[in-house]
Amino acid sequence: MQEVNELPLERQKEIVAEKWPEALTEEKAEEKRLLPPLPNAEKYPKVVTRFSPNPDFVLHLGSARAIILCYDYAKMYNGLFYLRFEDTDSKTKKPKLEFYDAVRDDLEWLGCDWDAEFIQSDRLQIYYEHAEEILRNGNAYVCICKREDFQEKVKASQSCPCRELSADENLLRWNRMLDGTYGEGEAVVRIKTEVNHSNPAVRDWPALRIIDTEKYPHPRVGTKYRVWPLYNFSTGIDDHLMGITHIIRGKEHLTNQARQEYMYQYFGWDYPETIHYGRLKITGASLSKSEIVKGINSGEYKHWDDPRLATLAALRKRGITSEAIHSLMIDVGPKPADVVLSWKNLYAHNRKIIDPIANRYFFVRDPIRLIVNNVPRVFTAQIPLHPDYPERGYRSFDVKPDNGEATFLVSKDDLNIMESKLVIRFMELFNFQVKKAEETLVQATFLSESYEEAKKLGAPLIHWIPHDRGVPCEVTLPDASVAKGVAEEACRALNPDEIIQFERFGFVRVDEVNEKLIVYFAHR
RNA sequence: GCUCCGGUAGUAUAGUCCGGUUAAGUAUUUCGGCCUUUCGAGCCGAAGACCCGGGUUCGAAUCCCGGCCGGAGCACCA
Repeated sequence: MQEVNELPLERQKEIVAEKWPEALTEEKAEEKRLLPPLPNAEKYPKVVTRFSPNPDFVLHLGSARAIILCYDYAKMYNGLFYLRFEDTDSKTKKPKLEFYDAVRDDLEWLGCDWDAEFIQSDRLQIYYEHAEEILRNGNAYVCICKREDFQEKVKASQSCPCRELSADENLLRWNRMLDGTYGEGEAVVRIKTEVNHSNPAVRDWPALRIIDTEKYPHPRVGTKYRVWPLYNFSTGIDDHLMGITHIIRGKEHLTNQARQEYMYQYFGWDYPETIHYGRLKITGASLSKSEIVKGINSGEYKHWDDPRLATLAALRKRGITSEAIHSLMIDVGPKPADVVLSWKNLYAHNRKIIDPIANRYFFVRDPIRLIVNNVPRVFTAQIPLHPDYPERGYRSFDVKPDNGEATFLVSKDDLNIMESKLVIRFMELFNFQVKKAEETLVQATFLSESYEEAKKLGAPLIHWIPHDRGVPCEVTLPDASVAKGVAEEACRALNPDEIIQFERFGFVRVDEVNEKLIVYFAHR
């Protein structure tokens, strides 16, 4: 070994090439990106993951990361994926009935079907039983200290008087929590840890507290319970009871693992495997629930599907497919480093998916009239719905000149082309020569029909529609502004949710088809 | 302030655990070219990165130490 290592690298390579040539043959299996293997997956008979949202708002791109990671890993190992609503705070993060279904809808849209569903507000008895057990065993206590007093003690690595209470006294206090002797904020169950744990945030963490449910009724169970578990208690118990083998969540939960491990030790349980992925951001859009809600309340955003937001509802409305989100998330993976996504990345994934399916149509934004004279005859243009799939059929346009004069609508965006280029071709129609280009009207003369000639002349190709046909169309852009114009007649046959491409404009999702066509812009 | 976690091209990611077949691979972006009756798609090509400084080693993106930068937690929220 020593001997070999002292040889120059070149010589080492030569020797390997002589003796074991197969070691040098490159294998190039160019496959799709896969998730890295799950830690210790083989340790468990069946991998079980869970997505556990608080139903207090709709899901967004950040939630999609948790969902897709959990779902895909479960599928990858032939395991189970659960949905668990964590609705244990009817006061500061109050769940709303409408969001339970909204979350389910989002999950279905993402194509992540869950094998079982749990709702924590149905499981209070379970938490109570475990609370009693842990109190009985002396591993927790009911603390009635003032919050500030407790925090001071903890900061100084000191224990509070309640910590020294006997199990019986704690059980007595526990019953007073349940029966209403203690009011909201007057008592809390704490799990014992080292009072001098290196991370002060871990020390004697709170497990259950009282909520005045007369004042803050729970949307599902109303005033039935007044003692409610905190995150680490309910989640910790559920993860074990439900047999979750792999917890995949954001790294903001890292210290929660340290906290929960105390409880697991007291109950004699093994803590599941964990993956804590980093923060996910996307440029220019907040993924913070509270900020989004604030924006909606202030009227900055009309609704949680405002195109400026990265909620799943907003992305869906814009024609971003769940497949695109899926492959983006696989691309990003589960690593702990923070990521700042760019919209262009999302668009690239989406474009790959929708380009083959989106049929093509003409949309003239900010239309201006263009009159061509000397048009020799009637023209009928047949333009394929998709250039790569002519078998899908055609849209046809009839151009009937009146006294040699035909009138079209073209986009104001193309005015600069008119001004600088004399010869222009209408796609799939004919070539003409611009005579006069003004803000409201362009005058032109028919030149020729052949595409070859347009090519030879280097004439730009622009899209068009006959002035007396078409459907008024509004395109909501990603910045929530609205582009107005006219879409070609064939668009009347479109259906909501179809994703199409307006040629030379971009991909859009059809939202409404009435007297007006309402669409949302996805990306170019 | 205390406690953690992280830093590979514009963006995302592979390689990092077990240092050497990789003078860092892939996707996207940008730019060129080809093709094309869309400024789309496709094809070809180019540009572009191991945070910094020490150390260990024949050899470090990979191991160790320090620094810098970024992020998270420090709620009777989840």
